Amino acid sequence: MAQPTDRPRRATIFDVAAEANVSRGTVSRVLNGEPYVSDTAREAIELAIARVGYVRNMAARNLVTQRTHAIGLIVHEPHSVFLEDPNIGAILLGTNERLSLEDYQLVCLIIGSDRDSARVADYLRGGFVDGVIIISAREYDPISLAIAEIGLPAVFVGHPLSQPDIHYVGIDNRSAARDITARLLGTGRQRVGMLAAALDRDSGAERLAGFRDALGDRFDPELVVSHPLYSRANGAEGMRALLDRAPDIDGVFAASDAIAAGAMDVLRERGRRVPEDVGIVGFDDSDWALRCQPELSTVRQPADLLGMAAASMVLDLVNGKQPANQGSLLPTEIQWRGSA
Amino acid sequence: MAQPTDRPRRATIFDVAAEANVSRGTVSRVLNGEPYVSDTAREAIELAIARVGYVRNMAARNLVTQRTHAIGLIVHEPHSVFLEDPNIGAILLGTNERLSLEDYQLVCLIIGSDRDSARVADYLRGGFVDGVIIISAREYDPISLAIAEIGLPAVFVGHPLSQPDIHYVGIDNRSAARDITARLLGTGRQRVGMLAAALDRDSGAERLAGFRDALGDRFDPELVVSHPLYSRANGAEGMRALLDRAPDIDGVFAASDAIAAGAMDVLRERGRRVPEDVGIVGFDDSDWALRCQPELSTVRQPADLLGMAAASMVLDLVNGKQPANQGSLLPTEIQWRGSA
DNA sequence: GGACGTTCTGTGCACGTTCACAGAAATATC
DNA sequence: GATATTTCTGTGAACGTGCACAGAACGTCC
Repeated sequence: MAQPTDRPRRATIFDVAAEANVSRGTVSRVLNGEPYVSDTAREAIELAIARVGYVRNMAARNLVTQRTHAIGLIVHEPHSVFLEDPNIGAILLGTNERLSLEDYQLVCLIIGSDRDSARVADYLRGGFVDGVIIISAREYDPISLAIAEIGLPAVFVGHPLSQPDIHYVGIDNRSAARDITARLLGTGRQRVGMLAAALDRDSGAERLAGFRDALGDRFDPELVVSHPLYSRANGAEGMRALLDRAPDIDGVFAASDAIAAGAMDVLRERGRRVPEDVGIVGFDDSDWALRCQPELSTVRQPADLLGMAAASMVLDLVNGKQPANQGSLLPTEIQWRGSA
Repeated sequence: MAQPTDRPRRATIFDVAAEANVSRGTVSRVLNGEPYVSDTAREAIELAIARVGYVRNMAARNLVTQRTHAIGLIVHEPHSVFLEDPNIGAILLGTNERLSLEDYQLVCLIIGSDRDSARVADYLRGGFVDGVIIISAREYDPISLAIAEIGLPAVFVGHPLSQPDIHYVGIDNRSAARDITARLLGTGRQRVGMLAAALDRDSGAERLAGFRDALGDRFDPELVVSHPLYSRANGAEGMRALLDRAPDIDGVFAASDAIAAGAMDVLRERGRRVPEDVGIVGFDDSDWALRCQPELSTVRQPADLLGMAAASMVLDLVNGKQPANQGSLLPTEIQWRGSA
């Protein structure tokens, strides 16, 4: 029955000072590892701290230092993101690991509704965190606007379109898409289409651009189908459309592994063999890729490194250091498997 | 270049009071929606707030109220959990949704290492949250011990064994196991076995008990194989053992979907058709279920509802209300698909 | 022995709120 | 019109810390 009310009063810095027969100031100094405190005093204080079971009251500390040693990580649109995107977990872990090195606490905030958005904005305004990292936000999102207005140090993972002055980390979707498409073409495919998605987002638009780069003159807009979401169902639907438009299609670049999985379902259903009749490549290297039959060739994002890079950048900003550059794009890696 | 240092001094409650020609106290009252403030004063204050762009300083508020209106959600062992368990995302969203209704902020904390564990414990001690929800912790975890020591209101999702005095939410593994076994029997199976797992955990033991309940007199201990872990490999091994002991087996209840997947591998290998020769059902409704061929009949956990229930419970605790009961078990739902 | 630097310690103030209390103003009651 | 009651407002005192400053203790050097 640990109700808030019957918890005993917590020991304060005063209690420690009294126990150790010194003043608050001296206690504060050993707490913060400052010089100029005698060995005898330090020992007495450390003993006293242990004896009275003292822990710092962070609210009080934050009030005066204006720092919390916490970084917020905002996960936007979690319904589509959390349950489908396998990279997000890895980004989270990477961020956590990097912040951990500097003893910063990662606090993850979820925005699923407008109400959440407003509340999170209040939370950020409230000074609970020193900086934020934002995953999968868009530029016109209320939360992005709020962050700008608050003036909180912020780093976007996968930067939104048309905001050149924000800090970000991401991958070079365009050249990754170009590279894997080129490799697919290298297997001798003649009619190659794309199952695009989320063209209103940076990632989606760039992947399409990269596909186009690789095809050059051979690019045929008829062979591009697009959906708003990176889902298996959309992949299936898109693949049906592609087959209807171009029965002779022999190569597909899917904008995500989930889409590729849906496409492969349809190909099997229609009796096309992979990779003999149709070669297919995906994007993300999620666990879909290994569970497909045959295993999917795809682009691996260094999601954990992305998280770490974002963390490093936000730490720089928080400490007043301007990061080396505005944004950083991390290299991707092609995982070539049996599907093409 | 929004560096911390050049941000202008934030407006305080004093500024608002001066602007509106009233006192701090009155401003505080309208801020907190308290009665006994005149309409004229209220209007003047609201205007002033907007004019000076005032937002409350939460650190200061927390210092005096000893409340933060935030609830921590601790995700433990994220490497295994985040990337594999699809239920966790749903629990998170459910929790967030419920807390949102009461204007509580959910902050998610990740523990991936001992260092994280200690830092999170400090964070909790620091009073940044009013209560915690813990996912997938065990009773001897350092963080569980720390929480107990701090005396913070806490709710476990999926409660650990042998701690009768903690609050928890979970599912009724026993009756869910009974129900799905009964349904499997309903398809006319004569010789039904179980691939059990993790009998040292609450969930594992209860699933076996439910299986036994459903079989009644027909229960044959020879037809139960058990392993310590819910893994695909264990499922395969167990299925081999079952087939050796009882070649005429025609039904299997697997304690998890991963186990069922392993079992189906072996059945295919041995030339038994599913569901014609052997019917099989699983537990969890993870994404294994939909990727099996045929799709797996399984027990769906109401993960979002679990999150909501945990949130409700922790809110009760935080507000000093003793929840109706120590724990609550939520009903599950059978997803009936092609495997039985 | 006095002046001086170094190391150490104690004290007042500020951070921005909420809360309890006292008192003023307005309204109701006799 | 005096008194009781309700509604409204202002003020002082916390909450627990960090920081700047003043000063004490101690040793060093002329």
